[in-house]
Amino acid sequence: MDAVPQRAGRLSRAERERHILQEAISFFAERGFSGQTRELAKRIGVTQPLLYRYFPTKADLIERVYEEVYLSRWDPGWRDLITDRSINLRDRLIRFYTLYTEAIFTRDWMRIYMFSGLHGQPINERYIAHVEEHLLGPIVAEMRAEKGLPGLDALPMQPLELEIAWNAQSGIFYYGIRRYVYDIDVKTPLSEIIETNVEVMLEGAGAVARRLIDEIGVD
Amino acid sequence: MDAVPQRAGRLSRAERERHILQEAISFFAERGFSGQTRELAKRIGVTQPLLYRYFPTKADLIERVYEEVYLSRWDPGWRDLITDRSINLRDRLIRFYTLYTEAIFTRDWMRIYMFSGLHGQPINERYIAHVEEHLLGPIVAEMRAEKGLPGLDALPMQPLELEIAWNAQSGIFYYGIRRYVYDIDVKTPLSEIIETNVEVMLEGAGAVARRLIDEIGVD
DNA sequence: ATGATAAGTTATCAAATGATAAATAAGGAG
DNA sequence: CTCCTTATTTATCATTTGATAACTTATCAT
Repeated sequence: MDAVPQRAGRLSRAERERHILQEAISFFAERGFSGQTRELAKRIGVTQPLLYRYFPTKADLIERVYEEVYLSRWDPGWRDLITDRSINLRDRLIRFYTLYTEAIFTRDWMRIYMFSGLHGQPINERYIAHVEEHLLGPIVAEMRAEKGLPGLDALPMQPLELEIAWNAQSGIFYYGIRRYVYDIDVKTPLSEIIETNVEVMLEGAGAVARRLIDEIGVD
Repeated sequence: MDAVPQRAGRLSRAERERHILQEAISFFAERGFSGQTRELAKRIGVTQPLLYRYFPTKADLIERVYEEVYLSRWDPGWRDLITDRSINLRDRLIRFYTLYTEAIFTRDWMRIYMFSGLHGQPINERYIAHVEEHLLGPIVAEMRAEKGLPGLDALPMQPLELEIAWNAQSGIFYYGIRRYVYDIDVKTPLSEIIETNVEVMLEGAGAVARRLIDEIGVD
């Protein structure tokens, strides 16, 4: 009647490593990084010391979890999409945010992001800097181009411009937190949130454009 | 030369309890709830077993931290302000969010909120329900009144209406996360964020009003 | 088959950690 | 000053937990 302790099937080194990493992501996403290696091992269906045959320390495993979550889901194509002027800006941004949220709006990703942020992990800061550089920067540049304003090389990004981009990013992101981290039954579909935020951003861009033209003069 | 172990001054029971609780809030806000009692005690300048003379278990201490953070900072006056029709709605909402953020935009509050949310603490869910009931609900009711629509008792709150209120709440809240949890040097002052979000909310209210009138007919 | 290679397990350690009991000492009442 | 109360400390326990070493077993090449 008792559960007979099963021996884990034998996998190749690469397969087992991938398996452990995959489970570790959802495990730490759930329990936080203070989750215990024994519980993780049990969940994988493997003994706890086996983890140490693949990752020297728990900290190393966590490091790999970060890499997997942050790096492997980043698509360099996002930037190309943002700057693709054959599509009008509104549609471009909506498409971008649709793809972006498809990549990061999972319980695992969102929770790991929050945990790592709270723990002051440098990787989190780096991620935010990356977002500013490769996503928000280009978005600001495109909003400038839309209004016939000088490029970022000619006139550095103004705080308010970045803020407008951050505002849309935030609106969309917090929707993800409510839905995927807090499990709130949000009624509005994501598409509507994205559309609203993009539209507000573009309106904001208009206001900023007027202000910039007043301040610096553009012909 | 070595640091001589100091004996903690002797305080009254009430004073010491308050002191411990206060330090526990900022300690757990920083380290998360897996922070260790020994480190907390050291920070307070007291021995670790003393904590157990005031709080039976670590879990009890954490429970008290929640209460202190969530309950003691809630001001019932917020609701009165929201429903005070002697002030126009825009100003009322701006004033409310100014007061609200003055209460919760601290590193301690924001981080405890995030940690407790990630740990699936029921108190977090209760807090969100409380916000919906006592803040967002009234806000929706006021937006209705503004447009001459029936009250919430006559026509139940529509998902989209709640969503519009949530959207402003989110925009403001995520600003707090960036600033107080992630320590990002956000350039825009809070007042501007509040104004923007309130204005977008009121615009959204207009759109919802038109839709409601079409659907149900109001005279 | 057989032996080598490597995946996986069992047994165990040492430090960390929540919690308890007994001892100490500070302050106040008489 | 003395005694009593109680805030605080010292010493210690039992688990938990990350990590290691030695042992076992599955797979594959010859």
